[in-house]
Amino acid sequence: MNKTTIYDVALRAKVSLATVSRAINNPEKVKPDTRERVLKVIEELGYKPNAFARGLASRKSTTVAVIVPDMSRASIAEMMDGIADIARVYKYSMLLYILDHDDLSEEDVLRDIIAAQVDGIIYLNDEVTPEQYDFLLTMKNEYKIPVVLTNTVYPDNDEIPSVSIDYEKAAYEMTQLFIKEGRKNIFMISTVRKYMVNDLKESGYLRAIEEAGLPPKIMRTSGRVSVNTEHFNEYFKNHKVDGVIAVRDSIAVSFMNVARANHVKVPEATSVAGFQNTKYAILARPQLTCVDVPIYDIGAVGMRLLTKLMNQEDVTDKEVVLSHAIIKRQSTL
Amino acid sequence: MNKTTIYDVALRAKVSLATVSRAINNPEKVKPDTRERVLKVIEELGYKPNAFARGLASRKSTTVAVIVPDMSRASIAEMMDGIADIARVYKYSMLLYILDHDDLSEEDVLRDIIAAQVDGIIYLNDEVTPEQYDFLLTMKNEYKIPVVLTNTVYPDNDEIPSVSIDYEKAAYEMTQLFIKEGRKNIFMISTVRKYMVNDLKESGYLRAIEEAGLPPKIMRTSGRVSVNTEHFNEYFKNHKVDGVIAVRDSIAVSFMNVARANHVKVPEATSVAGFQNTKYAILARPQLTCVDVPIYDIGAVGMRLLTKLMNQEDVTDKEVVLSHAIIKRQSTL
DNA sequence: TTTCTTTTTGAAAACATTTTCATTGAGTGA
DNA sequence: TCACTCAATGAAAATGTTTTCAAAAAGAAA
Repeated sequence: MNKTTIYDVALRAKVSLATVSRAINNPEKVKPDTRERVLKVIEELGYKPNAFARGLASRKSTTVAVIVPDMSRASIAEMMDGIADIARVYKYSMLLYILDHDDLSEEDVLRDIIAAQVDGIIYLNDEVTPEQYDFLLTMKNEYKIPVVLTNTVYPDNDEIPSVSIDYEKAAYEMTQLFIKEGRKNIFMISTVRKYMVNDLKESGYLRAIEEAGLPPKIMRTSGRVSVNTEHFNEYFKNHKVDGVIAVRDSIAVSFMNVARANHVKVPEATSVAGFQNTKYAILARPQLTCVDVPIYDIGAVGMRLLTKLMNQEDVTDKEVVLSHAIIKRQSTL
Repeated sequence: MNKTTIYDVALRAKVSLATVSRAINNPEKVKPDTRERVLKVIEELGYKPNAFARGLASRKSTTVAVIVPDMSRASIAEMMDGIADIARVYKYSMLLYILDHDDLSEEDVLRDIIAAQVDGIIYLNDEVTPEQYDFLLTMKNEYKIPVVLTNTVYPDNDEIPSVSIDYEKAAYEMTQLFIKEGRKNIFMISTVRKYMVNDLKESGYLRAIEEAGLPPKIMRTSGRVSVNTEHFNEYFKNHKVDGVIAVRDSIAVSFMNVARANHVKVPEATSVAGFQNTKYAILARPQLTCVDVPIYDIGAVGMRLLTKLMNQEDVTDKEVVLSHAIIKRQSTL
């Protein structure tokens, strides 16, 4: 199809290219009735400016890069929904970059993103390595591309705005709940790999545990379900447990399965809780008590924040903290 | 940052723009040692062609549109991983379009995609409405943009290539498994909303049921977990059941939960199976028998197919069918 | 009316590439 | 050596916008 160009519109509306362009981008700079005429022709012809020409000339892309280190996490999809909904409102397109775990060729991705001339970057993850943070800082400072972090905060550095919940506090509250139940051997099951958010959960747990004068017990496991089962069986043979707070719902469910297999009753003998409030929590029996993370909102608010930054609006709040909730279900007393 | 342009490279390598361009895009058209020299300078300067200028001049974008009607489905993420991995290999970027359920303003998306000048379109879904198929046909025929469908086939029309598994056969086989177990009241739990793939699963189920001379029993439910439980309780109070094949793992797990609450033993009294082989299936107790759908591969193969189409290579197989497997676990005898 | 602003418009430059077409240079066969 | 072919290169056109700058038109003040 020979797509219509700005020339066609100009010709038909009997104005110059410049006027057509203005009618689209700076409507206030063109007399109302010419504008109307131009807009009508645009409508008639179904004209849509070529994104490349526009991007080249204006050095703006109305595109944001969404960087995802790993699609497989359940939370990512929902965050993406939040991002997409807001992006649509502000007419941004989303260019998706899925980082490669094996060889995360950051350098390459960086170049790609520069070449694509995105107007902003949104980084979806529950962890940021120092290298990745550096990478984002380069983007922000050297290339002047606004960046927003979602579902993480980078400790001791708020140069890059972030949207998240207070994971430390959430873990603290959950641990307190266990303590109030009278639990004495409360474990936190975290991941072997050090995720930033999991660090926060751990310190919230530790704070509550210390305040109560209980022994801290952190166990680290893989995220993989198949591996977990074995590991839990082995580990809890030699440990007294009456409470387990897992950093992810699926890990909590894995643990509950092992508990049942060993005839340990949940919640009578052991309380169990998770993080995120995913479908896993609802489908499990007993249903899982967990921290509800407003993951869609994190995406949406993050994207909204990014639009502000891209428009050079003042952003007072560099570290947005959304509120969480503790959802009590049958896996705790 | 003043990003380096092709001029900088040309200057430094003491050649013309044209040669630099050729060194990048048509290496065979430039003498080996000049090419090497140019490439070295490119490396030194960290030059990366501006995507807009390139797109404008070449009328190619090396970008594919990934159209997703709904991110929330677990399968989407994994398919996307498959797509991304192949896209990376062939150096394509992915522009993500998440369709809006409420007002799916197809017309708008269409224009956006045209304006973005993507080289190809990959449509991720387990259903395609006739309107959506029309839309894709317009893209293909009117705008000459190659399109690939993944995880669905459109019945009676293979104009648009697709990659999927044989859902009809999978359902047929699963139903046969139940019949061999001696089950007499085998239900298929499908969705209220008509999905193309679920239609296929239903007809596979019906074929097996009819062959065995058993009564067909299809129940339709919402996809939502919270609604399901209530619904199942109500429905199965009045129906004899000794087998349930659900169109999704999560629905199967929901059913198992209801069964347990009613002291119906799985698998002794009722066999249960699902589709997809997600984490839900593994985390459930008893673990769920299900059809394993190679969802990552579907994405990867789909993307590979798209690259072929974009390169105008001959594609003999317009309808790629990947093989599935039936994973037997503890929810069946 | 005349002059001075201000608004509205158009011509042309700029954006950074690819691609076409012409030119140069080197090799080949007579 | 001369004509001829073919590979390698460069100059310039083309891609479709936005933006700058200058000119024209319209309004306002005198």
